[in-house]
Amino acid sequence: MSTKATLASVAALAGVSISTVSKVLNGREDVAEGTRRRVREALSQSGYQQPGQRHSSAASVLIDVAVDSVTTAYYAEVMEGILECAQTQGAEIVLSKTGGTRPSVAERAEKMQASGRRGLLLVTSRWSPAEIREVKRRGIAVVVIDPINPPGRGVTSVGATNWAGGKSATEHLLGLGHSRIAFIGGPQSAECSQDREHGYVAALLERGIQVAEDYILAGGFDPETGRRGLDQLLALQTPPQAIFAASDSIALGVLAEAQTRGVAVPEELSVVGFDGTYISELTSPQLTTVAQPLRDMGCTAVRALLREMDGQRADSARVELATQLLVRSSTARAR
Amino acid sequence: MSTKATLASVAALAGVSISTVSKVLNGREDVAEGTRRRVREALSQSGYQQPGQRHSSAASVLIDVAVDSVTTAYYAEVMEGILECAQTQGAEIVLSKTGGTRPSVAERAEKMQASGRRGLLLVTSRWSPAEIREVKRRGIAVVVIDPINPPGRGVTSVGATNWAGGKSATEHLLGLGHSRIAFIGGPQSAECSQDREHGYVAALLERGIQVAEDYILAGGFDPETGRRGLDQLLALQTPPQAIFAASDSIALGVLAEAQTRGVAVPEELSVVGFDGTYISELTSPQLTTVAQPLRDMGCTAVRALLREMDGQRADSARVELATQLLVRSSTARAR
DNA sequence: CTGAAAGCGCTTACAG
DNA sequence: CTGAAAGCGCTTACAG
Repeated sequence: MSTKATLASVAALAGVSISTVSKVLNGREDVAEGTRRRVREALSQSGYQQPGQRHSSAASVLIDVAVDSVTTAYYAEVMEGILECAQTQGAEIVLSKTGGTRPSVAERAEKMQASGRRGLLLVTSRWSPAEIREVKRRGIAVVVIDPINPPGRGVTSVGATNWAGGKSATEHLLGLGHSRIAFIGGPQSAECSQDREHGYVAALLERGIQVAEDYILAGGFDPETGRRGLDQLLALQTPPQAIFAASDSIALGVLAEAQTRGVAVPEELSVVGFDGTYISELTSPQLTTVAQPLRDMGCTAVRALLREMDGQRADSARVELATQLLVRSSTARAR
Repeated sequence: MSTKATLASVAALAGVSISTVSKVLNGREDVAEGTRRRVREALSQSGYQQPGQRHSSAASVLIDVAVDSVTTAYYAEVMEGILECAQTQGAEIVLSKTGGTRPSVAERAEKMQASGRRGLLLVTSRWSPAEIREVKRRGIAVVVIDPINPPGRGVTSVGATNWAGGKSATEHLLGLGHSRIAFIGGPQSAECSQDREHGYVAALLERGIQVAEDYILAGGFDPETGRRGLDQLLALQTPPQAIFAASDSIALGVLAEAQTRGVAVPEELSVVGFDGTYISELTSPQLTTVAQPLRDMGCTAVRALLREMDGQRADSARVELATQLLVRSSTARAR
């Protein structure tokens, strides 16, 4: 843009009067739908900035981040990446928690618009594709980290190589001589959990090992799921020698329950987690786990979002960062 | 104010022309010092809002929150309280991490001013009283949660009854028949850790128990401090029967080290933590701990800050919320 | 549903 | 250093 967009220039571009553009900006009702659309287009094409919202040079870009929780290691580490990267890029973070009585999508979008915020980062949010589309329609850029549901067409998402991670965890256990390996997953609807499970199944099949239905459990990404999972597995006629848990939290529950029941880890039971959060280092024994590059994921998402806010098309709709198996003390050779 | 302040009303109040007021607002040089002062006064007296910064009704107040870390349970739970309460009050949170290469106080204050943000919540920050004063001088309201250093005159702070908490933890151990009780503290400079230690000493003295110098250790609020602390204590000629750790994180390290060394908790060693974060429920055995009302602290701080931003004087410079002893499985009767 | 016109709040080049 | 005046960008009551 050679010159700054004004109501007048936008009006000319849209072929309407200044008044009409003003009405659209102020959300007046008395504008025909088609006209409104043309004006909206002209506004974004010309890069029009609401007067109250032009940033004085010292102010920084604000990015909204919506997380499901702040009290879990997973979110905390992603958040750390987001904060670090945002600072480098001169952006600041407006944090909010989804879930519970979260405000409606419309309300949130309105607040963002009113403050001139134009970027939203969802961390494993349960927002539906329809809701995300609604936000995008208002000119807000959206990037999703580790989506629980596929976020819908045209929405950039950042995640990890869940399938490969699940496969490598299982191969590690196979390599230690275990053949009776169980899987305790997160929510059945969560795509990332499904991917880890598929990786697990793939590794077993490659070795020609039959997949046992009752070795595959699901629940949530929490310790309780791990506790109950181990109970259930130990009650089987032939309990597993090893467990691959779809998150560190689940693995934590498995370890706790094992200790309660006097099952020695790793001597009698090998356990692998997923995530590589700091929690996996605090357990005893320390947890063998598939580390996700959580900080990098946060950082990558921030960069992608800033690019989109800049009007550039995303490089790619889906970015997957590599996971890495960290072998520690919760896994051992089969006896 | 019956009616909204405009340049015209401010000019009338200051007895100058509209042009002059405009110049002052825009930082022009060509205004006499005395005039400038009169105008400034009229501006603040009339509560004039720069056009770019008046919040349209849909936009919410933004509160800056600076935390030392996001990856510890303590901060996460305080944060949860902050977010919840802010949402109720119609405020939103701009999150940033202090520590590392944090931007200078001046830079931060400038950014806040440029975006019209006028409230800052510090969570256990290491900001010096001088730095806090500098921010306040720019018209930004400040509230500190659990200050590491006393935050200086006139700065509201929110904390917990650390002394009483330390005392009750120690009394619990005394009540179980232990007399050889050690204390593993956080940073020696941290006031909250000192207070907990003083509560511990007070409980011992009340029972006429001599305080042993080598039973009192310090370090940081982290597991490593707990690990090393237990090592050190077990190396003593008469090791303690019980340990009061100044945080759950420290206690976690004690538990881990005890397991490594084959010391049974609580049979051979009782352990009490401090904080009551979710981590204290995930250990095995579950941790007896002094719970701080972390969510409430966050919430109280938000309310106090919003009051100050509203121009009301704070109710009190220091708010202390009650701690509560949670007896779980890491403590047992002396044998 | 649309836009011409009046008007508000602010900025600025310029005369004094 | 000050302010009258021109002018810009926006909003809005109202005529069509």
